[in-house]
Order: sequence, then C-alpha cells, then structure tokens
Amino acid sequence: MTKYDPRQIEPKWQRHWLQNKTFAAKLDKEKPKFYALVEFPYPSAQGLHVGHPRPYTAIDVLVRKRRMQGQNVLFPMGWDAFGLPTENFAIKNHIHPAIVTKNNIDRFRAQIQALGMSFDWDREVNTTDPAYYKWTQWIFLQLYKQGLAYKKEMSVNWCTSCKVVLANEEVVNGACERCGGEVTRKVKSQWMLKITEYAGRLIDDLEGLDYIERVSTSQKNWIGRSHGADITFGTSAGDDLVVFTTRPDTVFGATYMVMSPEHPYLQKWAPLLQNGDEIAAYQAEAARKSDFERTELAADKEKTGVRLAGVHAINPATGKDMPVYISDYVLASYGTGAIMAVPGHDERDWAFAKKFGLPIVEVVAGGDIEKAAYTDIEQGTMVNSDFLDGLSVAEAKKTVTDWLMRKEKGAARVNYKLRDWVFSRQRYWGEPIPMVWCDTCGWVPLPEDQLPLELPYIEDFEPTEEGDSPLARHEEWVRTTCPKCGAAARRETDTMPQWAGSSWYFLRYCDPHNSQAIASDEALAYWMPVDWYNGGMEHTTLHLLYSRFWHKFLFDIGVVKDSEPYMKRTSHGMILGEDGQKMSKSRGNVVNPDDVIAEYGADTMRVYEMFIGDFEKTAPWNTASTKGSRRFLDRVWALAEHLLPQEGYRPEMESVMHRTIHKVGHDVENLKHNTAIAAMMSLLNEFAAKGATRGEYKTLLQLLNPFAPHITEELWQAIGCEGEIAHQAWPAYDEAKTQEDTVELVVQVNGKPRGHITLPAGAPKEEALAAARADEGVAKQLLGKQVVKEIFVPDKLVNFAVKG
RNA sequence: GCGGGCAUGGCGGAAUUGGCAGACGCGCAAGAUUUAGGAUCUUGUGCCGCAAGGUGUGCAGGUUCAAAUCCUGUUGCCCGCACCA
Repeated sequence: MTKYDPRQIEPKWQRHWLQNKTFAAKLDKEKPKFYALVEFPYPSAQGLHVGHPRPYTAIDVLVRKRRMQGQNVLFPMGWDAFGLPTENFAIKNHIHPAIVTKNNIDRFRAQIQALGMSFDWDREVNTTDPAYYKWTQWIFLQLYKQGLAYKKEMSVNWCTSCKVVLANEEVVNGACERCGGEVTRKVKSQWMLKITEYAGRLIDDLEGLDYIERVSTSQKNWIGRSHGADITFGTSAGDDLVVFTTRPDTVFGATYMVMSPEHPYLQKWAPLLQNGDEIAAYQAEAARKSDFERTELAADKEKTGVRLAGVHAINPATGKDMPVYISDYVLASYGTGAIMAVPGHDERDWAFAKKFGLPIVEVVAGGDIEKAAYTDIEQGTMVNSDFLDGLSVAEAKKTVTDWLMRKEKGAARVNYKLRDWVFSRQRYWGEPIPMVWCDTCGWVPLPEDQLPLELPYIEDFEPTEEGDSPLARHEEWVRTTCPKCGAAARRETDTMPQWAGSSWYFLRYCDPHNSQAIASDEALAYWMPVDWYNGGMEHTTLHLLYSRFWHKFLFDIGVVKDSEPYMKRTSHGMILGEDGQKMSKSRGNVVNPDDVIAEYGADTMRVYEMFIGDFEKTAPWNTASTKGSRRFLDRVWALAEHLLPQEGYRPEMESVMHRTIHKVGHDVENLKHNTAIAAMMSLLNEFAAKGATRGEYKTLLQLLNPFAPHITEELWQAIGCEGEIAHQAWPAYDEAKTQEDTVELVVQVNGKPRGHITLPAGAPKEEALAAARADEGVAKQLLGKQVVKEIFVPDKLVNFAVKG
C-alpha cells in the first residue's frame, strides 16, 4: 500500500461528497430528525483562523455519528456578512463592501470545505442577499406593526474629527480608534426594539431548556430581574421624583437623592436652579464618559457630583427635606434614572455621603456605619424607622411597600436591567430599514409587496459629515412617496445592525430558497426547533438573547410553532495563540488552518483540535503537538497492511472492543472528544501489541470516521469493504461484554494505598477483607495496630482505619 | 465596578463526580533500526531519595476512614459589559 498522503486523498473525498450530495438533508418524516447548528461566521478579510474549526468539527463529529445511527440530520452553514469590519475594510482599501463580502465568503467557503465538514451546502444562506434580507425587513415590519419598534433619542459615540458615529469598540480610552481624535456623546434619534417587553419570558422560559448552566446563568444576570418598589418623592419644584429601589425597607434611612446627569427634569427645572453653570459643566463632563467607565470609576475613584441649589425633595416616610444631587454613578438607563441614597447601607451612597458631608442614618442594626456601610443585612432588624422598628428586613419590605401603596407614594415593581435594543446604525453596510417619513403621516412602514428594499449600490459609502448614513447623500434613493397618502416623503437612511440577520437565520436553513415565506410551514414543522446549538460564550447575552426574542415574537404572531428556537445550547472555549494570548493580527500569533492542512492534512487538524483539551475551556494552540495526532493517523494507516483475516473480535479483545465503543459513543454525545480520541489511541496501542483482526480494525475505522472522515473512507475502501464508511451503521456494543471477569482493588491503610488485590468481579466484603489482610504490604502496615474501621467499596477499594 | 469562568508534571490535559492523582498525547532520556534523519520501533519519565520511604492538584485552614473533587477564607489569571461579531 502507498504511503499516507492526505494531499492526495482529502480533496478527492471532498469532491466526492459535494458531487454526490452525501450530506444533503432531505425532509423525510419516516426518520427522526436532528437539527444541529453552529453559529455561522462573520466572513472577515483575515480568513479563517484555527479557532473557527473547533466548534464546527466538534458538531460535525456529533452529526456524522448521529447519521450513522440513522438520524435525519440537518447541519447547515452560511454567512453573517453585513457589518462594520467589512465596511471599514472597504473604506480603507477603496473596494466596495459587496465585493469584499463576496471575496471573503468565497475564501471562507473554500477553507471550510477543505476541512471536510459535512455541511449541506445546498442550504447556504447569506444575510446580505436581498432574497434573504427581504425577510429580515419583513420581520422588522411585523415588529413595528405590533408596536415593538419605536424611535427614541439616544446618545451615541461621536468622533469630532472623523465626524462619524463610532461603535463602542472603536472608542479606545476615550479616543477614536481610527484617528485618535476626541470622542464625545451625540444625541440621535434611533430605532429601538422593545426586547424589555419579553424580559420576563426570556428568563422564565429558560427553565425547560437544556442550556449549559453558565449560559442560562449569564442570561438571567444580563436580564437582571429584581423585585422592589417604585417610591415617589415630592420635590420643591412641584414634580414628583420617582425612584426604583430593591430596598424599600430602608426608606427611613434615605437622606438625599441623586439623579443621573441626563435626567430630563434638569432642563425643566433650569429656571429654579441657582447653579446652572456648574450643573451644565458637570453634565458636559459626564457626557464624555461611557456608562461602563462611569460605573467602573464609581467604586474606585472619589465620588463626584453637584448639588442642585434651589430644589429639594421630601422623604415620604420621614417627611424631612432632602438635598438633591446629580452624579455620574447614577445611570439614566437603569431604573428611573434617579435613586434615593441610603448611605448607611449602600457602599456607593456611603462614599458619596462622606465626601459631601451628608447625614448617615442607621436603619438596620448590626454594623458600624461610622466605619462603613452595613450591607450584609438580610438577617437584620430595623431601627430608627418608626413603625418598622423591630421588624426583620423581609417583613419591613412588605410592610413599607403596603404602607406606601396606601399613601399612594409607591408600589411594588419588578425591574429589569435589560435595556431595549438600539436597532439603528448610521452606516452603509446593513439592511435598509423599510420605513418612510411623511410630514403628514409620520413614520409609515413600507408595504410588504415592496420588499426587499434593496440597499442601493453606491460608490461613496463613507459616512456623512453630519453623522448620518451614507445613504442620506443619495437623494434619488431617499426621495419617495408616502405609501399612505402619496405625498412626497423620505426613506429612513439608517440601516440595521448585524444582529438582525443572525436573529432568525436558523429558520431560513429549513427552506432556504422559498420566495413566498421565511420558510414553508411544512419545513418549519419538521425541522424546528434546533435540537443542538453550539456557539461562543461571547454570544450568550446578545445574539442568543436577540434571536430568542425574535423567535418568541414570531411565535406570538403565529409564524413559528415553538416558543423557543433552541432546545440545547453548548459553548466552546477559545483557541489561544501559542503564547497563551488571544489570537490577533496585532500580536502576530494567528495560526492559519491552511498551513496546518498543507503540512499535516485536514484529518490531523480535526483530530488535533478535538484532542487539544476540554471543549468548553480555552486551550492554547501548540504546533509541535499536532504531530502526535498525525502520528496516530499514520499508525492507523500502517496497520491496514498487517490485519489478521478474521471478521469478528477475538475473545481476549471482546471486552476492550465493547468498552471502547461505549466510551467513544458516550464521550461524543457529551462533546468529550478529547477522551474519545484517547480511548481510540489506547485501542490502537492494544492492536500494536496484540495485532488486529479485520473485524476489530473495521470497528476502529468506524469509530474514527466522524473525527477523521477522509482517511477512514480511504482505508475502508483499501481493505476491500463495500460502500462508503459514512453510510455504515454505528458499531453496537453489548453492556455485558464491557465487564472484565476479574477486577483489581486498591487496599489502603488510613487512606494511603498500601497494596493491590485481584478478585472476581462482585466479590463480597468478607472475601475482599481477607484478601486485603493477606497482602504483604498491607499486613506490614497493620502489624501491631488496632483496626478501628473497615471500609469496603465493591470492586474498588478496601480501607483500614487503624490506631496505635 | 457588575456578571461569568479558570488554576493539576517541563507542556496540552485525564480522573467513572468523594475512592489508587497524572489516562492519552507532546517533550525529554536511553536503546534498536536505518546510507542518513527532525523518520520508525522499544523502554523509561510528577518531585525528593541509592533505597526503604516520603511528598504532591495556586495559597491558608476545615469536614471525612478517604479530598484535585465538599466547606470557609485568600491570591493570581482569562472572558463579557449592550453600536465588534
């Protein structure tokens, strides 16, 4: 037989699979379906790096096994191709984003195909294709019609020298990433989606789903449900100041109020405020910082703030006057944008009160509020709180909330940290938002029969001076007529964020060429929901939540039949560079899969990435270690020439064969591919020592096929087997045959291993103890000692606890 | 700051979930083979020790017959934070 040369056999089998549509999914109601999904990539100009194939391969292994077990698998791939990096690359290199996108996709597709993934390439989707984004726009129109899309003034990052709205990522240390210029906040009217309307369901419905725990925990924390109360504070300005607090019980300890610097009352109250200049200066300062900077600095750094001279608030519980401040540690985007400050029992309030010399009142006994805020108060007892005195914190919460309600000064409320989704981008490379502004009718949705609203092909896709989308410059596109009254009107020029297209792509895979609907009802009914969705942890709180939100919405309007899109969610760890750092172009530690394939082959690449470590954890790449995976495949290849002719398993191999089949199958289902490979390596070591029959070898090839599909097809053919190995049934194992007749038990004395005994499996305690005492090493340890306890774990261990 | 996570030989990692720590692989060492090898094969390889033995899972305590695993405290590192995808 020839030498193992992946450069020969891999392209051959890849062509074979494509031409024969080996992995095309067909709707077949006779078979159980299995819809496996990996996050489709953003086709960047850098091409694939070795991080991409990790999840693709892991799920590919799983689905290849499931197919061999007779399941009807849908395993698709596509491109999430709108977005900022492509647009920035296009601007920098003066190539149209559409061309950049096409080139990148072609490169990605070729790279992924070279890895031998069993994707169904007939179902490829591309979010930038008008036939696709027609439906992205259609969903937006439905959201609008249901009142879930609305316009709101929001502040955005604004580079004063580029005159561009910047993404948070493009702001580095408060300066513009491209030009280093100053970044300020600028208010723009933005389309928003009311994801907050779904906040409760997005938490509650996690219950029935098989998501790995850290994913559901992250989602819950991100949505951030808290139970508390709204409390109304009267002010000398006449307006009531409403705050949300999770600690209504501490209202007697509230000694001042803090509003966010953006609070709308500030403008309203301007005539009353005696220190308007000081307030304006503070607002300007705060506007320069992001929410993230503000909360980060809040705890470390000295508190800052300005007292509103001329306005005070009244505590509804104590009736006392309270000063009102603005400070940037209070965020406009959370709660009501204002807080009651309880310095005795909140660290931030305590620090602020110390700095500004404000009274600190103890309302929960137990701490020393002179030294620090006492926050560990769940078991505490109320003091200095009038009718709440002596109550527990839990009782006080309820009592005071009821009291506030009767007084019409408050009510229990559930608050969420989750904010609505900012859906506008002042950019070119995104789906146009299908809305028209008419001076008489206001915002009017484009009629559905006019979809898709195509993104016009323009050459000047740089942003405009005013910070509007480049589309705003194109009057011939912007000018239209009002769909409602026919008057002259203007199109919305903002585009959608990249998240839009990725919020429903899994539905399109079910029926990707349908021109009448997102997908046919039949296809959706058969394939949905996704049975297993794997993706990065970094997508847990945005993409995963956004797509659940859209899916729930589509469920509510009857487009889909399931309220949740994904039954199971797993998450892979990142592959780091050889230096243990995140791979990035600037660090120069990026490893390209093309190079690995060229040197070792795709099968080695696949085996190595699956062997590298626990799938869920980050792992550093190590080029030297890839050799071990190649060596393993070389040895499998070489063994084909030295097979014993029998088709079955030899009696002495039965147990190890059945155990390996069991272990590999079990591990693959749990994405423990690393230990599955270790088990196959051990089996190969066994073969090396004892030889292998054709039957034993064929089993190894079948187990290995999902991991190394090319070499195993080739060897299957080479040893004269019929058909494709991919179409064979997954090897069966017999539980009874995985057992060994005899087992080795460890014998410990005081927990330290002192000897080993070999016994028939299932030997009783007396027999094990007798054998253990007979062991020379154990007997020596027991000599002259008193045995106080004998522990026996069947087929595992004996432990003597001794004294003296 | 808030939220999530991680820590085991020279390296990547394993440990049936409280039961022999270091499976499997890389590297390294010795030997065999080869015209040669950075190829292949065999053997060895946590640390200290000639050995008996001792010791060992970031650090400090605790629970237990028994702890990488459970509890308390602590240190360090990584990821996300809403306009990157």
